[in-house]
Amino acid sequence: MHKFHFMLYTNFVDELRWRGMIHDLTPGTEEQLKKEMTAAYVGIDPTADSLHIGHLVSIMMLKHFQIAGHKPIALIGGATGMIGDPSGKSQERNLLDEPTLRHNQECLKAQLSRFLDFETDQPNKAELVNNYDWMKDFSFLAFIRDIGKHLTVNYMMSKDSVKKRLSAEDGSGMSFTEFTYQLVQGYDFLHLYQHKNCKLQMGGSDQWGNITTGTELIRRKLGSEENAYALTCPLITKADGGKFGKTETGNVWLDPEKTSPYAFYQFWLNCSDDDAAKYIKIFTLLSREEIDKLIEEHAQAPHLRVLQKALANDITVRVHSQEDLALAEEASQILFGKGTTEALYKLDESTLLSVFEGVPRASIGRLHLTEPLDITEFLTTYTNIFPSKSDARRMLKDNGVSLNKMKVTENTKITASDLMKSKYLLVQKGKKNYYLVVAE
RNA sequence: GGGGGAGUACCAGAGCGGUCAAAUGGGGCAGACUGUAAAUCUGUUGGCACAGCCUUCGGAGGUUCGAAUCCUUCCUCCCCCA
Repeated sequence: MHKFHFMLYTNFVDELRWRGMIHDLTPGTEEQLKKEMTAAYVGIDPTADSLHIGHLVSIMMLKHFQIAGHKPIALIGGATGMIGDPSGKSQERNLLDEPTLRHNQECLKAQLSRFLDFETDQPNKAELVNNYDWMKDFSFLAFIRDIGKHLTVNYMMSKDSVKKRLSAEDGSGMSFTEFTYQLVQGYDFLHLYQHKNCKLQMGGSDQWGNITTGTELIRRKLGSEENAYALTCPLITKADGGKFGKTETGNVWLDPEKTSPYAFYQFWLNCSDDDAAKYIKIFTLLSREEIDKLIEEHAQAPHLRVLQKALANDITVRVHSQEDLALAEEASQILFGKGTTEALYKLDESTLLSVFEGVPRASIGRLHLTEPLDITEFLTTYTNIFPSKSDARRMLKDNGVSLNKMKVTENTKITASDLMKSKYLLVQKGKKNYYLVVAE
């Protein structure tokens, strides 16, 4: 169902470079990739049964890697995920039981298949591995003897992630477990190097220290003529300094059950101009020429937001489907377009339902509408659209609530005649938050 | 082991007997302007039966007409000396 092309880029690294996806790489990486088909891996924490868009950069790196004719490996960190990476802030990790781990692994693989080709009979077929498989039976004694022996504590302490924790103001310190993390991850690299001839590890820039522990371990254990490489991409940021990939409601997931295709589409559509120009290079496969052209078009008529649309379309189709995109676009058109109350009333029921598929639902007993119902009560007690009445009143006063695309005030009463198709009510909280209330 | 300091709303951080639902900044949300950008300006940011009332200033007690502010005790953190 997907078509993959295996034309070798003249240079994988150059491709990533113009896309702004390279933060750092070890010397010799480019030469290695030019020399022969190479295998590379990135690690993914199996903490949930879905990827979120924070994972997307690494996945796109693997995607470009496979397109360039190399072999991508996605490593599920079943073992490392239990330890907790001290790079960046880390909370306690939960130990996943094996059934959950396997379940998550399967779900992740299904999502990864939309990007990577696991089925081809080409030699650069993508692979999925789980470090739990080789770590679970590795005894502590064997590990410290065979692996721990090759790196000095001095070396491990020189890593930024460790130094930062040791000198932390709050004095929280660092457990031995966390300290060991880099060694365990380093061993993954060694293992893949030996068993899969995997010579490169890629990841976010925060992984540099962990990755080079791996390359160092390979050299120390296997000999100085053995060479493994590291390549990292910059941390994805937003122009306003906020954290990428988060919305008010949390992570943006690839799983349509967790983040509807509509919400997913909206996330990308809402990127600022600066971000859209950056993201389109990272998250789509559009060529340099196509992107340059879009950027120029966008500059000509910024209000049309061709960049955001191209970005949102491309990713929504890849992650979901052409049909999901069409519905998301239609819903967006109705909710944000010129169309107003009339357009809304004209929709037939099935269109209305499918269009608002991804819009949060609330329901209310039909009986409550036989008498005119106070708007504040309606927004809180009956539908939970607002967490408190004060909050609802506040926003009503601020002119921030609409019903079926019409502004309402604090004194508005709701009656059965406000229902579209005698059944639905479209509530708008602020500019971008919609709720479809169904009378039952 | 000895000595000192601190714990305040989402975060940072004032307040140190009443005028404190608690300054200020950041963040969040909303409004205006726009392009469902950015920047800017404005409003708002504990709850409710909302010109009033209730619950909040690490926990538990106490003093007082009245406590975030004073006392006792417990917990947690930080700093200095050994």
